[in-house]
Amino acid sequence: MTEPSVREAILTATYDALCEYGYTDLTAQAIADRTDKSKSHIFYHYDSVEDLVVDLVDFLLERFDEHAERMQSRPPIERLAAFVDWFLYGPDDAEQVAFHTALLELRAQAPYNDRYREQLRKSDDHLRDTLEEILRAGQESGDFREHDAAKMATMLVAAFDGARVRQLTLGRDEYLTDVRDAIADEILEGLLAEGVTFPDEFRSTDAPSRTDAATATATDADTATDSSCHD
Amino acid sequence: MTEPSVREAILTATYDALCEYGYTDLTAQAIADRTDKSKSHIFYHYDSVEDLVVDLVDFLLERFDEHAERMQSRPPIERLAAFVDWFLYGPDDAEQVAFHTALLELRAQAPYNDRYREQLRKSDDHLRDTLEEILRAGQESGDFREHDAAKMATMLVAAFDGARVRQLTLGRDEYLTDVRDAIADEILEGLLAEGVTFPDEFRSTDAPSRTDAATATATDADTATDSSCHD
DNA sequence: CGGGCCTGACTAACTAGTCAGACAGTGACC
DNA sequence: GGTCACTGTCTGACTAGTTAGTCAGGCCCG
Repeated sequence: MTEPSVREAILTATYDALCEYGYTDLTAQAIADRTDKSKSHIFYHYDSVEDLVVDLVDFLLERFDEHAERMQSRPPIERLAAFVDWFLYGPDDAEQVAFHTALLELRAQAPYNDRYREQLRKSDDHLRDTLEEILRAGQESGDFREHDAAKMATMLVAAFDGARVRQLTLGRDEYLTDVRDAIADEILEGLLAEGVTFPDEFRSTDAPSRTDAATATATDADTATDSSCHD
Repeated sequence: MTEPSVREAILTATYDALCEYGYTDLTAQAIADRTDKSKSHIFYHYDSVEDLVVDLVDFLLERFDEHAERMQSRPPIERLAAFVDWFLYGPDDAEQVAFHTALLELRAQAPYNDRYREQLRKSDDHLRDTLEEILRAGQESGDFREHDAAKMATMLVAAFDGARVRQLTLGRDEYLTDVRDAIADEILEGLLAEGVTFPDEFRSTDAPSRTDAATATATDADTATDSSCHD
């Protein structure tokens, strides 16, 4: 893997094929077809499709890092809102949906595959730590009341993740807004210090068509996420 | 499918094979091997493996129904505790873990498979509705303070589901107890009416080895769940 | 003897990974 | 400048392994 552009070409093709066919139906041929090279070319650079997928996760993680750093200077409330928006992206974002659908298949293989599990842990720790850090920053700035940031982060990530998994597997888009609202009412409301409020556009009921609010709040949040492969 | 015992034999074998190999590596041969009949026998009774899996979900759902009805007479607090225990079963229960690992693979296919999705919706609605009903019962009995039971049920199920998915895919058993505790502290605590408390053994920190508390509280909860196939 | 239940042997499709060799660039030597 | 050898990149054709589903026929029971 001398040329980084070769790696990028293959990984981009892998990402695209993954979005189109899903993980289960991902074939070396399908990846090659989205490249101007042959199937053998892939096996020249990677020993196996598994290797390729493992490297893809790293590749996507690098992008997420870049993004996370860019957000770090914003105020905690805004960061929290952006985090929620990013995590509970709307069902309109077809690419995100397709990618996370495939990602769920990959996650479902993790119990059987040490290397996948390791990669997902890396990516997951990152996410959870980012949220915890936002919560801590909010406590320091006085925007959030005192609470156990570690516990809260764990529970919120679980709830977000659960909502996403349920939306994908059950095909019920309501889950996203329902969970978002329930979390806003039952948890985040109690999290804010006296006199502090979320930006108006946060709650989904205030912005019935998720599209508007999402593009407003999450545009630059989305561009550098773990799932955007195209610049 | 005249004989119900034939159906049961095949479905039990399917369940066992699913636990052992996972959904992805589930083969008609593996199912047949756990039967005293041949592979062809399966295709005599079912048109495809997909049909078989769809029927398995129905089969497991029937069992869950029986169980849910048996619990209905208990007090709401106890039912809620049992529900949480059942949902966040400990990592010691190897069969549960194996089954839910395979189930996750199945869920991951649901976005691509209408029939699986439909089955999972049935099973999921059941679960969410059961929880909502517990919450409503608790409000009526005065054990829980007033709240939006529908929203709360949606969010709790998402959080539970998220915790379970994360435990399975990341192999981090801490997630279960962490989320359980976080939910106990941050949500359920605020849910209880004045002077009402959970049974002592509820919190995982009070019962460090989950096994004891789990077998105590959840024994009969577990026997008839969607995942126990052996009587 | 007829029909439902069941089987072994088979096929058809699919795909990860291999391999022998083509090809292009590069440097070195005449 | 020409040519030869070498090396790294890339390819088409192939293999080997897997498995869902089929089918002709065997067996047993009424």
